[in-house]
Amino acid sequence: MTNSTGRQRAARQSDVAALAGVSQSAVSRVISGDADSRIPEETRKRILDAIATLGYVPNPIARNLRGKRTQLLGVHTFEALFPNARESFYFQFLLGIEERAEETRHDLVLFSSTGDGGGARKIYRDETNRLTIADGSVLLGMSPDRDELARLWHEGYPFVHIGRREVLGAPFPCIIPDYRRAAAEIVRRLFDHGHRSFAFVRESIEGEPYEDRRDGYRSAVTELGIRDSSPGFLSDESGLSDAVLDGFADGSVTAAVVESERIAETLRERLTARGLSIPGDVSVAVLEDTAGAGVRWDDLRIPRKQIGRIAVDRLIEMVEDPDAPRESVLVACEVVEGETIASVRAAVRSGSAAGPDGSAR
Amino acid sequence: MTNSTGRQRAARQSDVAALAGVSQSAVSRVISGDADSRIPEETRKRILDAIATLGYVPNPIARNLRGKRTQLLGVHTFEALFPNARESFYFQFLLGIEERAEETRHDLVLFSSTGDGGGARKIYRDETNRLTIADGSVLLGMSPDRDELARLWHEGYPFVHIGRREVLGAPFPCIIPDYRRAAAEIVRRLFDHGHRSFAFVRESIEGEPYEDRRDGYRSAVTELGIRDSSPGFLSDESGLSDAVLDGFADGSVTAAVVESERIAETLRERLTARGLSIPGDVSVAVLEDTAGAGVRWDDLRIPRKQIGRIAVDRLIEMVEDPDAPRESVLVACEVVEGETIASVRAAVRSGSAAGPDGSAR
DNA sequence: CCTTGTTGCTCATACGTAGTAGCACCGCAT
DNA sequence: ATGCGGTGCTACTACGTATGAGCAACAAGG
Repeated sequence: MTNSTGRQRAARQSDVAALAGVSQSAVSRVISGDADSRIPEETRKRILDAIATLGYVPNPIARNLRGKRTQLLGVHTFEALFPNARESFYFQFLLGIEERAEETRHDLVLFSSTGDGGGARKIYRDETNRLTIADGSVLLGMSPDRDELARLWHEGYPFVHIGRREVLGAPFPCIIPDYRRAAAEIVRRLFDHGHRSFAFVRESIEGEPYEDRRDGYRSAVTELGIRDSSPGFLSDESGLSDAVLDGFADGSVTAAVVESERIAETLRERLTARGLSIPGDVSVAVLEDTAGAGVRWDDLRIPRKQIGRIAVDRLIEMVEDPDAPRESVLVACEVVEGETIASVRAAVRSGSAAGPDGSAR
Repeated sequence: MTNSTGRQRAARQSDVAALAGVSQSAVSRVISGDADSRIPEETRKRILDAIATLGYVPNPIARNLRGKRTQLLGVHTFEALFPNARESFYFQFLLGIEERAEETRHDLVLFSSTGDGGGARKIYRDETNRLTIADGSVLLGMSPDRDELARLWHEGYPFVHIGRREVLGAPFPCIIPDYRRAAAEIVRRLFDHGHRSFAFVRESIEGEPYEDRRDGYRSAVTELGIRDSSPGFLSDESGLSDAVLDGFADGSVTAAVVESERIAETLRERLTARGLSIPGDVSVAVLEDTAGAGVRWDDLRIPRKQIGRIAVDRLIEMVEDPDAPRESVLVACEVVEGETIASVRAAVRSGSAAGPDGSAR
């Protein structure tokens, strides 16, 4: 009964049954509140008493084995939470996921066992897929191995992916920050400030989220008839070439749309080195949510918490109805005003460059 | 085979067995690598082939039911992660826990299902203890209901508690930041700066962590023969009475040891209102790790990540050996130098108060 | 008295795995 | 021929639960 000598067997339904003088099935029926199993109030009471005196607690594992749901939702991050540079990157998603999980009476499983101790995590390890513990899972982060995703989908396991990720033949649903629209909106904002000649400064990384940003930028630029002078746009380099900087210096390019805070910082340094200022000479917008420690960039906000919540909701739908449609969800990113976009006229006024106004060639 | 119409039954050992032309037991033996079960290489190979073609993955749930460990470690926070004022409070612990879990090949279960949607979480809900899913659990946070802890311990469930928590008749192990020693060390530091008359400003909250701080302070003060002039020390008020402030103003008290950053900030405002400065007139040390946004307080660092790691290690020990000793662990807190402690002489020199030097009555 | 229906349960089985016990067979020594 | 030990498996059961099928008892209706 006590803890004195380690752990003793927990009470099970058959123990309860014995004490109450009924069969195990009767106990099960009372517990799972089976409506159409006529157990009279008196017996029912006896069973509940027995449960109380034995301190019986149902075993969720056994329950699940019998085909019921575990009420566990998995969270698989392809990298460990901890070594991530921006501490809050995963955490913000996790908060939303946790919040919604609590509301829907689910517990979360953080899959960490498949890590190599250093960071990278796999779904399949030793031919074992631990995700099956959970009724379904939210996948998160940069998955290096798309075959794993394909396989998981192929097995019919319910999962959603945070962030767009396309895998041929595995049309799993993704919860996607709408970078396309946000990028377009930012271009529009710059346009409204009079800018007509842009440079796009890209990261060296590839991947769907970046494609979306680039797509959004490209189509907005085209639609507005804007002159884009990105030399590195289609190349693999990080794009901060001298040619681009020359464009800023001679005033032929007045606005920069950059993919990351990191690059934005680099850009700022290089501009400063040439005696140019932001937004005095060049307006800059960043296509990710910046940490905001130094410069207050004009940027966008990825609604991580909300995305986490949506992911849980979509996942639960999939778990409950395996035949439900599995469409991806786009989530709007708010474009946030900072201090790095100014109108072209102001730029010309306060600028030290000798260039013509924004519409010049 | 495909995902086209929802989920189909996953392959199990009996399927593999049928395909390989052996019995289910044989498959189990090959999988669990049972050494003393003579399965010749040829059969073994056939089974492995069948596993590969069927894409069989072992079911951890069933495995557990059979008495094996789940390799799941629970994390139970008595409040939700998210609404906590200091976002990183739980998160830092979680990082350590995750780190160590990954290294020891465990997955984590975040118990959120027992919440009321608003924050407070219970261990037992509807007479069900979900913790049993995990092999053992790390408990974390302010547990309002000690009976739950007693019951959990009574059932023999393996768990550790982060932070000291004493429950009569349930001597479970705790991982404890050594506030006693840190508090004593801070008193010593002030002593070394020439301070001889102290005030202790306490929080209105009760609980073991605060008792430890008060104990440490009290014993250090006694041991060093220091004059303590805390009027509110034993009272329930937050202790920032006018009497204390008078003591600072007339120079009869030169140092304050306060329990929280919140109170430290209040103290600073009140001192400023009386024309006193920190550390010019009063030296202040804080007995928790401050956020560091404004003032750089002399304070202490709670090694949260390390505590998380230790918790996991202790827990695993308990899981593996139910009869192992269950002692608590003290973890040293580093005392960190800030900008709010100065030596008494300097205080007198730059101070505007008319009081005598620190040893005066 | 026989049918029909209802109440209050119990029986048996399945879920997927691990492990204990043991069976059939073979080779070899006695 | 008989015993013995080893090889290569299989049979069976337990883990704790949920559930379809069904059975005994009784009541009501004919």
